[in-house]
Amino acid sequence: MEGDAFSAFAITALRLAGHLTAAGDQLAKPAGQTSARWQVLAAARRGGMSVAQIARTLGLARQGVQRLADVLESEGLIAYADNPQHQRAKLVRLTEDGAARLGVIEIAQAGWADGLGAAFTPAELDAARAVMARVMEMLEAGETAGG
Amino acid sequence: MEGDAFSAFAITALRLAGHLTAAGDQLAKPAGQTSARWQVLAAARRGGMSVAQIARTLGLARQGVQRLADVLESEGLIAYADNPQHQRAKLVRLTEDGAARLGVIEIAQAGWADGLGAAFTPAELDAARAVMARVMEMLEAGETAGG
DNA sequence: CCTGATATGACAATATGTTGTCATTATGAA
DNA sequence: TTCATAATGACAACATATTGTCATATCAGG
Repeated sequence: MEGDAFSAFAITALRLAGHLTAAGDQLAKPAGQTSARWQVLAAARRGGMSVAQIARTLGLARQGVQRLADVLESEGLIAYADNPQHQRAKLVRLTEDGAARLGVIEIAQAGWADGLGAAFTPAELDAARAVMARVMEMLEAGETAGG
Repeated sequence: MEGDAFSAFAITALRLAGHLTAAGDQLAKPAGQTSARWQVLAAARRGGMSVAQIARTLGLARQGVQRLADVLESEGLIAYADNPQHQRAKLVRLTEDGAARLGVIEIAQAGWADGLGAAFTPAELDAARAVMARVMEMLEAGETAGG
């Protein structure tokens, strides 16, 4: 059964994601952040996006990102800027404080990724990533279609 | 930089997991369940495990599994059985109702996995899974150590 | 200018999962 | 047996994320 190999693949992927999220939380912790906030800060640095646009980019529900963004705004790490294109949909901008926090996280992340990546060949990682990406494409196609 | 390949791998893995969880929720939905409940039901079928042991098997916090198990017990899908080895740590057992629900889910899951798995060779899936498992082992080692 | 469809933010309810704390129960060493 | 330690379940607080609903704002077509 191909299904058995695929099921094992899926179970491993889910468990791996749990560990990766935990690792991301540890990387973001010294900056007083979490994986989820880190994602929003990184999106804010790109700039020119509203909360709803960021949510679509991250593949998350609009409301969840809105909550995170409101917290980050109250802490001064991001700011809402008027959007000449849309009165309600303010643009999310990274503040200087936010950029400093994000920098701390990304320095730690780079060292972490280098350390773990050294145990693999780029070909191994890329091949695995390609399989994951193909699965993801198939799942996305199924989601928009029949479910 | 190996780190770049690894970072791309990690980001893809996290996004894939989101899609897999969503797919699991869809598979479990006809049985009135979710991915998380399905996991606990499957563990209950193995039998002979307490809530804390199930939590360790799934890599989740004891308290979260306890909450799910209490809900499933109140719905009659699992039952707590006395544990001769431990007065407080009751053993989790799947009821007939629970087995029926789990069966519905697993029939759907088998078809789903066969359909998606058909697009890949077992060698591709196993190679990708092996890389994910190696990453997971390294992360687990790092968590228990200085992580 | 209207009108309907869509996008957006606000709010609420719920699900999942974590961390922390506490009392009780096992376990193992002295 | 006694005592320190670990394991367990109960409870609370919080973080993350989803779905649903609503009012308002924007946009595309007539």
